[in-house]
Amino acid sequence: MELLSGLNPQQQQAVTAVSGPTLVLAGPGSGKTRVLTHRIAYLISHLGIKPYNILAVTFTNKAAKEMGARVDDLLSGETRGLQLGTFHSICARLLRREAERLPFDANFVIFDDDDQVSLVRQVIKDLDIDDKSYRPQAVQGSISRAKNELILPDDYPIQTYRDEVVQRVYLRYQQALLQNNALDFDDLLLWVAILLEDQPAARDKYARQFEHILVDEFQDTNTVQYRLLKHLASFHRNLFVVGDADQSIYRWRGADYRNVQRFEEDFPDAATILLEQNYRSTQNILNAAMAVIDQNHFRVRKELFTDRGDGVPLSMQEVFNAREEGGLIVNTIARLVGRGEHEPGDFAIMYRTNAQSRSLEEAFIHANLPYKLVGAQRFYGRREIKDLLGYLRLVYNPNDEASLARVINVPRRKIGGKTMTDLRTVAVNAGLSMGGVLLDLARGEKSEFLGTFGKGAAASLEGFGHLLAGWRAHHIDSPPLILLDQVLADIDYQSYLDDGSEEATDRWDNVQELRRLAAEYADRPLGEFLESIALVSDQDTVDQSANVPTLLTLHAAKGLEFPVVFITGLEDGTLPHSRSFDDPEEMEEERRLFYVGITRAKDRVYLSYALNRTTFGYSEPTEPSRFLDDIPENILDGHNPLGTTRYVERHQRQRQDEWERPNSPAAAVIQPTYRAGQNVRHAAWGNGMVLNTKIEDGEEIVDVFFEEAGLKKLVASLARLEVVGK
DNA sequence: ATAAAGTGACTTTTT
DNA sequence: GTCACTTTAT
Repeated sequence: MELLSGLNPQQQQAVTAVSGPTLVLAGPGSGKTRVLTHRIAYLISHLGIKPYNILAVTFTNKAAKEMGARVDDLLSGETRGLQLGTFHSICARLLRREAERLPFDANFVIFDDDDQVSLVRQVIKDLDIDDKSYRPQAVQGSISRAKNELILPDDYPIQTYRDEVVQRVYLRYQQALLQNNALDFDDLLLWVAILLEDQPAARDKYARQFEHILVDEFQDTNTVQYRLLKHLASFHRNLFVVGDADQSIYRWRGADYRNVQRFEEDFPDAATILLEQNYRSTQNILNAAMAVIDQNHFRVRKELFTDRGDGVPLSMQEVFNAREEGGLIVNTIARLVGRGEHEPGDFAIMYRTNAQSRSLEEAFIHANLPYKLVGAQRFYGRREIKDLLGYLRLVYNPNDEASLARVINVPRRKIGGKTMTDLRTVAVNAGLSMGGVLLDLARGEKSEFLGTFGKGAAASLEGFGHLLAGWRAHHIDSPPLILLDQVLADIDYQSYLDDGSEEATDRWDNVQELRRLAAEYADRPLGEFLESIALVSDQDTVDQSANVPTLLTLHAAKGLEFPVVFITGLEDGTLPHSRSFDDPEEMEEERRLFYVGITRAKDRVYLSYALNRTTFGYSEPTEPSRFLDDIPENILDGHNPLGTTRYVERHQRQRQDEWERPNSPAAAVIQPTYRAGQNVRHAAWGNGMVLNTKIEDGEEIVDVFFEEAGLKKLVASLARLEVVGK
């Protein structure tokens, strides 16, 4: 059978597993995505299951998209109707379809993190609770945790006075969400679970529809997701889950790898298939990874093996601080690329906390090397993007008060705190949302609300109401880009942004990027555009097409692979993070995080720790990560952190420029290939003239003055300069 | 109503 | 050392 060729016996067994519950325990790099895609193709082509009756769930849109493309490939496009997506997107779609059975409208908006915290803050204020003792962020966290555990406000367990306060906020918060016709991330799952639990007709409908359910990254499901799956699989019982408890890294988000055990208990007849053969890494990398993860208790030991050979040992390097760490990594990349051993796109630089990305970025910028940073909130968190999305959301759903509050006075419209308080009061008294009042004010003289405000305020509010009413009247069904452009024009956003600074240009560039995204939704409704933006994950921004190094958190690295991986900041307090020190469970999760990082690598792993790390703006001495002790010395090159004279070294050692085995042969001496006065051409910067060239750290550094871009310092081996004319 | 200046939390990870 | 929110001065 063609579908099965190229699969090992265990993979074949998983692909063709007969109906009934199946648990696939898949080690890193063991081809689980292959198993999932081939199984879907197998179900459709060999068992005649209709795509519409198959549900496949992933955790990121990117994974869903890739899976869809691969199944499409296998079946030459016969996949129409296949239900494939993330938990959140599938639930959002289902809720819009079933809105009639639920206490909100089909055009609900999805509140992001900021919106959620703002709303909690508002509720805390309304309830006259002290926001110093009850910080909105912390309370929101408690509410979110409850929701992930399927605990509703009435069932919120009360042991302390704080619990009682949280319960009150939770109750009011849920009411406020409904008034805004909004759901938060957790609600998307929660409401589906409630629907399936409380309404047998709905449960029956979906349970019958989904003859086969496949779940990726099962170890990262939380209580709600697990319950949901059980309901959806309650009729056919064909639940096929793939996961690896060792790669569970979302405990803090409510994920519980014990769902794997729960699955075995709930489905005692489940078939279990083990995938251990690794097709990604060298044996040295796998051995290091196993040495690290074997220190965790209460786990099923797996023996990872490959036929790729041992490969090279892992490298470890001590550096003075983050700056040196960045420089070292950049130099190492330049060297490996210069030697022709790797391409720029082969490299990934991973870190525990987002804050670490800055010094690494600076190293790349300093060396004039391009790089790619993974992280959606980098873009969607920008003020200008949030502003504009706020406008679109408000047009889509005028009851969304988070968006309204964000945009009503941006740009300045003389609507300040006082006017907002009044507007709120008027809205509450009239039983309307603030947006509803504004839309009524747009009727001008006919509006009964006009007289309730002072003259100035009334004019300002009426003006904004007109804008909003106009957008809704003319563009609610227009392609998102048309609406966006109309908004941009009506509020003259460009001149609002333009304060002459360099940052302003940046911001306007971001607006253009948003326009480009909107353009992709030309033939889809506004709601879909907004929803897809609300549900993008950081991982979705991973772009393999640009041939440049990738910077990303260890969390974002899950599911990816790179030929060369740098794992930075291996210090106690950073990895493992200090927050995990007093909780053994969290410490084990830190270890899994390190394990995930190591197993992303195909060929090489570089580990580094800094003797000093700046947090809060203060540089403090650190200790090497305890995890480093677990990697056997015979597969680890470089400085051994145990029992060394590092305190002396801290003061005496020379700056380290290069990441090399201490005893490796010196790099070949290279000669300059350019000379001053030459005319050259660069792919991005156009024509220029070489001013100077020199050898530094075994790399040729060329100073070029470009006609358009001015003076640039370039690493010759990476810049690919073309000599032109004479 | 707004701009300027001050305060305090924040850094773990993100659908 | 940064962001977001609050207070103060205009």
